[in-house]
Amino acid sequence: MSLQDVHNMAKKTKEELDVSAEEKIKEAARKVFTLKGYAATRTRDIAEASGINLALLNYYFRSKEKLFHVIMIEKIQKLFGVIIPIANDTNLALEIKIELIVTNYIDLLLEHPDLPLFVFSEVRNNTEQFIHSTNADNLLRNSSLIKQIELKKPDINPLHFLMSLLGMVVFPFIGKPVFTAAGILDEEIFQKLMNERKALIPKWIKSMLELEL
Amino acid sequence: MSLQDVHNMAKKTKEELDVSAEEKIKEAARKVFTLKGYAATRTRDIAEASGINLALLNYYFRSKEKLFHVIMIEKIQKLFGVIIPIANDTNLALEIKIELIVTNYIDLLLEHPDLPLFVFSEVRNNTEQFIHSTNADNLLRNSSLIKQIELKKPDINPLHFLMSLLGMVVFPFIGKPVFTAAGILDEEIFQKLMNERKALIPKWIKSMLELEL
DNA sequence: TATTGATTTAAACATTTGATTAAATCAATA
DNA sequence: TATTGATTTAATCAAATGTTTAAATCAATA
Repeated sequence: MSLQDVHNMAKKTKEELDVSAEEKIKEAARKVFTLKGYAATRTRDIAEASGINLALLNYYFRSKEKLFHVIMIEKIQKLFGVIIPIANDTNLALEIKIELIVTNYIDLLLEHPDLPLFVFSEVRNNTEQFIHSTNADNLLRNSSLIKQIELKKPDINPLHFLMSLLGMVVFPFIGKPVFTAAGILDEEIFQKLMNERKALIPKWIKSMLELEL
Repeated sequence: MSLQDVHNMAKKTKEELDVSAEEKIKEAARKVFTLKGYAATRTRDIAEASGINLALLNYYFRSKEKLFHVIMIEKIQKLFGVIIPIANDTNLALEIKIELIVTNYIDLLLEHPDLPLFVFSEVRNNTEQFIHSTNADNLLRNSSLIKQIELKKPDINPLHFLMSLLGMVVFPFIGKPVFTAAGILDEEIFQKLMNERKALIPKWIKSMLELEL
């Protein structure tokens, strides 16, 4: 039985109506970790941002690393959660899947613009720790989506299309800080572009799948 | 006159044949910063990796932050240096430019696979510091490349095509650690795919530019 | 050889930071 | 009201880390 369980058992007190202390800490941790990355985040930052003191943070989560791990797993699942259920749905036509994935992904990322850059760079810095924590391996490799693409274009590795789709959807969010800093983009244009891309990318991907090379 | 200048003036001694101490430090800094990011890098790591002692590192570069800044400017210029000269060449046809950018970029990134993730995430963590240090603003916005795209497809914002091209080229390198950790990719497949993409992406982009929506 | 500047060695400094502790306080409840 | 568990307060610890210092050593040169 974990410390959290102990607390949850007794959590019938004042904060049952509003958010529990544990959740306040997690919410602050999501914010600060995502903003600054693991190494640059101080537990004191999180405590301050959550409005809860440092002692309790360590009491609930034992260590900065354990708290980070909890948040990371959430974030990884959020990042893959959009694509996997759709990719594995055997009742949807390829064209519909592409549209769904693109639209849902862009909507998710418009709400959480720094999700991809956070996950990609933190996983890179600690690869071993998160191996297979995505559950994306077989769920993607043997997905119905991959099979549908293979059927349509047997001569090209289907990963090409997956990477292109994800690249066109996700890359703008990753490059945004740089492009913004470089003066190429501003927030207003960015929003407009990403909404346009919900319609453009599926058309582009479909045409790539039709293309005879 | 900076400290570096003082040293360079007197640098007619033993290390004129092999690499100077300053360069050894920078080389180690490139490696360690790129691998672990700014916050997770300790100056002691860099000193150790360079085979040169900590005191001299601070003597040459004054501080971790100043050393980092030197490296970052290099990296940013490397990342944009491939695309800007080609984009601004007024003697090249659009089709040729697309092929050149894709091929050169993939070759660069095969040599420096973690360049994009490093630059994007560090710029994000310290946006203010690197604003306009790319010199990419007008060089990209008013580039001949952008004008050529506008001419070909006046109804769509040319940034769409730039983002798609960069996304298809760069994203695989950013996602690689995650896909590898998830078991979707391995190094061998990755290399093969990226070499195939040198031919595929230009064809795809051209077909996107032809497409009537 | 004597000098000069580059580099090393070893130590120390101040600060930051993750983590812990013990006592006090607060809120709910039996 | 007395009890119980959640939370705060305030202080402290130990380790890590950026930076500095002074003296010693080394390599080239005049």
